[in-house]
Amino acid sequence: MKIGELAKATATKVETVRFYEKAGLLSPPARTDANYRSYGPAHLQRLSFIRRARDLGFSLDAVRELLALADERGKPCAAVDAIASGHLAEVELKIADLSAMREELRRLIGSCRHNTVADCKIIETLGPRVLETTRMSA
Amino acid sequence: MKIGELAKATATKVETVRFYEKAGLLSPPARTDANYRSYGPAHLQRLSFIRRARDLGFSLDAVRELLALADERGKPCAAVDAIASGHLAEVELKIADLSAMREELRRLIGSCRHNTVADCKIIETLGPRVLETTRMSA
DNA sequence: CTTGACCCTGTAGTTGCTACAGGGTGCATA
DNA sequence: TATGCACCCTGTAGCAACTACAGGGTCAAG
Repeated sequence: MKIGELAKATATKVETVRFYEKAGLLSPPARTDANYRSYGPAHLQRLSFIRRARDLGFSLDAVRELLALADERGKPCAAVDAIASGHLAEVELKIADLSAMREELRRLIGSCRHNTVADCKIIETLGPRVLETTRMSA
Repeated sequence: MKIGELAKATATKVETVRFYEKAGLLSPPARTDANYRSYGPAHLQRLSFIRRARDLGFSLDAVRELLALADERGKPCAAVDAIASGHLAEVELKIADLSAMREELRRLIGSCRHNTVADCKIIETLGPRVLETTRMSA
């Protein structure tokens, strides 16, 4: 199959497929006489693996490792588990950070009395103690 | 104050301060004879505003708008509210996305029976239907 | 035989910094 | 006085993970 077909089959942009190849995630396929990339089912499988992992938020580095591990069929999968668990921890951390932001933003927005900027609690909270000594000098 | 002092006072790196200047967030300060940047309290105020907004996850574009609005003291703060609410919506969306990822990852990791890669549910789930026709050629 | 959809390479843009390289300045100390 | 060190300057390149051209080539249909 040609790159456009592969891309469509995996909901990926053509440029992204080429990018994955250059990044070493997808092996360079055979070429036609016209120098077109020619993919087989293995590539489709590989690319859909990559996309799923990406959808789950794994970094390209992590995907590279997962792909390498996936090829070592006989080995124990502890390393796979470690990568996934590490990623889960990162995701949980990010959720915690974002949740804190969310609460702070809600507080901020809730305090807005819809008057002028001069007494807007949002602006006030962002730029707290206004030192009266100076205005922004140019 | 010199750039290093300003940076320390706002827990910012010196390079980041210069970056904000180039990005139009922080107005270029006066210079000393030696061409060193010389900041006043207004800059300190401005930079701490920027840092707080960034900590809350506002994009640089949003910060630019907030800064512009903060200077229009007499105007209604509806626009401020709109930016903050829009950002809150984005944060909530991101949390939802990450929560979905988290659940999927937990499911994945929970299904791992700690055997070999060959029957690892994590790998299996990532690369689902293995088409037996081909192995990754090259 | 030309139009349009596809393919190719290579490079530059995005966001928000961070990290040099290759220089100058200012102050304390030996 | 020299000299070392911390700080400052500019400008550019790098990170992730793509995305979007520019400037070409190929192929099948009408």
